[in-house]
Amino acid sequence: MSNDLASVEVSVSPAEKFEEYLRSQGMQFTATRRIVLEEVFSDHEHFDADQLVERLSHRKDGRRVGRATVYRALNSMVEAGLLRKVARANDREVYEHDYGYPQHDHLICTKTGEMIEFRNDVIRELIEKVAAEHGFQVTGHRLEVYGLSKEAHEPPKRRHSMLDRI
Amino acid sequence: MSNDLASVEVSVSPAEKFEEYLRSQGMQFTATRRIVLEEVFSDHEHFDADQLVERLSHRKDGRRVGRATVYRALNSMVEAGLLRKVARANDREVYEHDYGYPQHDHLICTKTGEMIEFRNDVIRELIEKVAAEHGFQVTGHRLEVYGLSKEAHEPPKRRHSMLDRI
DNA sequence: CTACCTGCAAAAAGTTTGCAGGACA
DNA sequence: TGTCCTGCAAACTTTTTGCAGGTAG
Repeated sequence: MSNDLASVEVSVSPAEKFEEYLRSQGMQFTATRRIVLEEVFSDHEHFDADQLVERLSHRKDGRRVGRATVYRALNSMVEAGLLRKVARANDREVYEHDYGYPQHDHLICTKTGEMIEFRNDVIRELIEKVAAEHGFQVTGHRLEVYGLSKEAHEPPKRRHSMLDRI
Repeated sequence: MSNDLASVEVSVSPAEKFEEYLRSQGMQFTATRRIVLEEVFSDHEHFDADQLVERLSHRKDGRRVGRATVYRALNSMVEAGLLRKVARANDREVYEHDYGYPQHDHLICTKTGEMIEFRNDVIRELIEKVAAEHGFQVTGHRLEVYGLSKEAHEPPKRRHSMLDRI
């Protein structure tokens, strides 16, 4: 009774949820951690640790955060249920929002690196069903579909290409 | 007409397929590479680079292979279509046979690390369908279902022996 | 004042690469 | 003989950790 339409219980903001988690761990919701949180939730794009470090390292204002701190904050946010590691690209873990955002999977273009989100409840149900058949208790999953996005395999226009339509 | 029951065209042995690939790349099917290949195909278990290096590094007979060579061979075997990277465990890439072996996915126990293989064609078809809806051309996928295996979440019962009869 | 944080630099861990000597054709 | 291979060690990459000084309560 809680597996479908995960876009629920968003009555609490990411900041509140993070604070709650940190408190529960005897940690503090410091100004620095708030900066990282805000940067992370400033948009819905996928990102990796390095990109975030980049965005938070050299800034004029006092909002710069060191590499180690960013990594530590990311790990905390994953544990807090705010983020989830969604895939791996260029040998880096890719993160995305996992709070107040419906679960979904990805089509990953092996040529452009583009990641297309999709959601399919039947696949989700089948995963549960298969797991159940094995007495396996599911806590999550990661489905990465590799291939070529429309832009990547559909020749930029004319140029006829070998592959055109089926 | 070639997506189902991938247990086909196994008319060529892994060795032959590897040799063919290497030749096509201007590379040689050396004795060392054969040793790696044989070790890899000596059983159907999942393995990571380190385990293979371990098995091939200190041996009495002349069949020892260095770490760098093992890594290079693994990469070649993946490119040759003999192996595929199947998941990631303990920060290591996990490999499995991808030749003459049907495609499948995995239930991964987050407590014991156990990996249970399963195969579900409906999920497979749905992935194709979803991809098609996005104009995405699938070349492969990776589905890792995380959770607790039967052994991990079902208390060991009394002390009867884990495994007794089914 | 004590406990927790932060940034830096160093350390880990997995994988790749440069190189000198060896093997294959 | 010339090219490809191999093993070693060094290099690289991403992520983690030790530590000294700083901050929150």
